[in-house]
Amino acid sequence: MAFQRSDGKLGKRTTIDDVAKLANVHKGTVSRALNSRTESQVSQETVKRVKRAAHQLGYVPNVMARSLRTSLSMTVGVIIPDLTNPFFPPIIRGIENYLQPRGYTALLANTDGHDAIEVAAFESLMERSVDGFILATGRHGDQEILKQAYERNVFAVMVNRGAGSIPYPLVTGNDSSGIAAAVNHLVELGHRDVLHLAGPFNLSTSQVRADAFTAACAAKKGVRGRVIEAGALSVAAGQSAMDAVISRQAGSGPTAVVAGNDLLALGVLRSLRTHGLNCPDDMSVVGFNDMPFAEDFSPPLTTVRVPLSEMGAESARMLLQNIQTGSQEAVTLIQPVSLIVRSSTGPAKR
Amino acid sequence: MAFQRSDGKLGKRTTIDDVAKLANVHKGTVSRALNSRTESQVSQETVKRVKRAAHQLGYVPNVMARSLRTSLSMTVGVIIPDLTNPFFPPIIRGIENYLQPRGYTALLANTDGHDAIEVAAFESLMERSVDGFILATGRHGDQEILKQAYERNVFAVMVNRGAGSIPYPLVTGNDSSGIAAAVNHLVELGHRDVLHLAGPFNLSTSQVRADAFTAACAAKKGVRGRVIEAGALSVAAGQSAMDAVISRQAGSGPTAVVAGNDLLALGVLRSLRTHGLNCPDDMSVVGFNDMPFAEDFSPPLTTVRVPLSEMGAESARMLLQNIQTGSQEAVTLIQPVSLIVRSSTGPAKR
DNA sequence: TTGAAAGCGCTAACAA
DNA sequence: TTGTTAGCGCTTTCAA
Repeated sequence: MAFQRSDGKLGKRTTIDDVAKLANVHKGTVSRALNSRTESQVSQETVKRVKRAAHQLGYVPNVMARSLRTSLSMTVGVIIPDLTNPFFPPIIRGIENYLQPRGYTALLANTDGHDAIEVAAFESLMERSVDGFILATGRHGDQEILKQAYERNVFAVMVNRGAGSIPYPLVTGNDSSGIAAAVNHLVELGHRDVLHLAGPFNLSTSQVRADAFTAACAAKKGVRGRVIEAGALSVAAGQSAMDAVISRQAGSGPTAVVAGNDLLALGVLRSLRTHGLNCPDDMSVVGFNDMPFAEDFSPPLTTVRVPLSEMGAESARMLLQNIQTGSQEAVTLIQPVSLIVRSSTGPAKR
Repeated sequence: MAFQRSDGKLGKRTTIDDVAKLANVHKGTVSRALNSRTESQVSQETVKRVKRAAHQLGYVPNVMARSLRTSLSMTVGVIIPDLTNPFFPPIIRGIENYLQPRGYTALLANTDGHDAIEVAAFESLMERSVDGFILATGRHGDQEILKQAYERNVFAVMVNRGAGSIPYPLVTGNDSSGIAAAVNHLVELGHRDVLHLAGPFNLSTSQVRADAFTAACAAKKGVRGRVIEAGALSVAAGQSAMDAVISRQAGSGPTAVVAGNDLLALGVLRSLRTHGLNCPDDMSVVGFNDMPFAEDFSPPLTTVRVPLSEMGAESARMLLQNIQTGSQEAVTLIQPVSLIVRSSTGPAKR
């Protein structure tokens, strides 16, 4: 048994047989008595006796053995790029809050956005017989891994970004309405030249948000909307992209930036600081996601709040449902978003 | 098999027997050939044949079955208060970075600081036969759970906060040197009246840091060091504690605050903002931990950097080592810390 | 309502 | 070097 010391001080973990012996029944009966689904097949008196014996011995069922028998590990693999990106913890908590009361456990894996690591993580979780996957990988298009998973009839739900042509379900926030709200807010503040600092276009969400941005600007008379693409969804990429914008057009150029996400917005904020520009006086900035502590940035960030925890819970719900029914459809669940106005946006000066 | 659809479209997952059949050997040989530790017991030719067969069939070993047989789950339970507290993700990544290449997987559980949830998480992880625990719970003193775990000979390593009188190993940052560096920095800036906003004193680290603060102030001539206790290690608690300080002593009082951690510091920052006070002009603030994005706060936070990822990796290393040797000693590993000076500290005005 | 027995997939002790 | 065999602890038919 796992916790037995090498000095052999302790005995083995108590098994279902020990309980059976103490309760004077067969282990099969113990199994039935201790399982809520089969409890009704056992006489009430026996159930009571078995439970007392189990408690007395401190019996803890061995999930491994059960899983081996039932072919259900009661685990879910969760693959994300990077846990230290504050976007993900709320999603994961949402997932676990849904899974835990239902007896499931999440197995987490970080990929840092690398193909090879992602494949390795997938394989490693497959070895552990996870019953399905929740994928919040930052990857684009038709990843090989998704194709393989789908062909092997692996259950999976995507979060935030879709699976391209692979028909896996998707839970995501309402990108277009969020971007539209950001643009409207800026236009109301008098901004007429707005820049969208988009994430890499090979990410489906970046594309959707950029299109929504262009559409929202086009719908407003006299508003110029430009789009540039950042190299990654990171603070560093946001900063260097903004550096380039500032050095290209000193004085003229946009008076407001809608960033593809909060990390990019943070990079913009840093870039403004290093150039001695004030936010929002010289430049208004809007983020996306409302990640934790966005309200404590310098200045507090106006951003689009996405219900991350709910998205996580929803993805877990869909996955468990699909596992149970044995079916999988490419439905897309779109969660409503809302604009949170803080201090990084203000009236246009020009 | 887990991924088989209920419509029965797919066959069962390939087992070691399938590989044995294809390679024309016994499954025992396959097991030996595929396990690096026993590979040498098999002829090179056979190993090659087995591996080819395994690859051809897409064979994935069943970790459950292996664990059941070996009584080693190759998993580690990690219990933390809250994943969305940015203090923890770097620790967890450090843990996983150490575990993964060694074939171990971390099972994560959040307690939100609740006793009952902590016990439930512990039990749930015990059911999953984790080989040991890494505990970064925010709990104090001699928790019942720790006593139980120790009596059951469960392997565990504490991170950040110790286990009280229970002799579990501990990996932590150098609290006193960090606090001393913060105080010295403030004194050099001319501050002579400094406040320490400590975390709850029932946390061992809070106590250590408060004592270090008092000692550091006493070592400086003409420096007054006061300590107050926050109700929790949270932004809200920091804010309300600072609110109280400000309303009590308008005009006089401390010119600098050393907070028990970054979250408390953040609360102080918010409190200052709501009172129309400028940081650092009216009040300098120092945090502790250098959590992600501390540099993006309003203003960027001067804080003590703790090597969180390294601490995580170190705790994982100790745990695996203890599991392997079957021994457990109450050693304490203290990681060096460093002061990161940003914009939340400046010269004293008074 | 309960007992008996088989077997999930794997490893390891023992034989050959 | 390889095969044989016996379980790890559990669930679940089938019988009684």
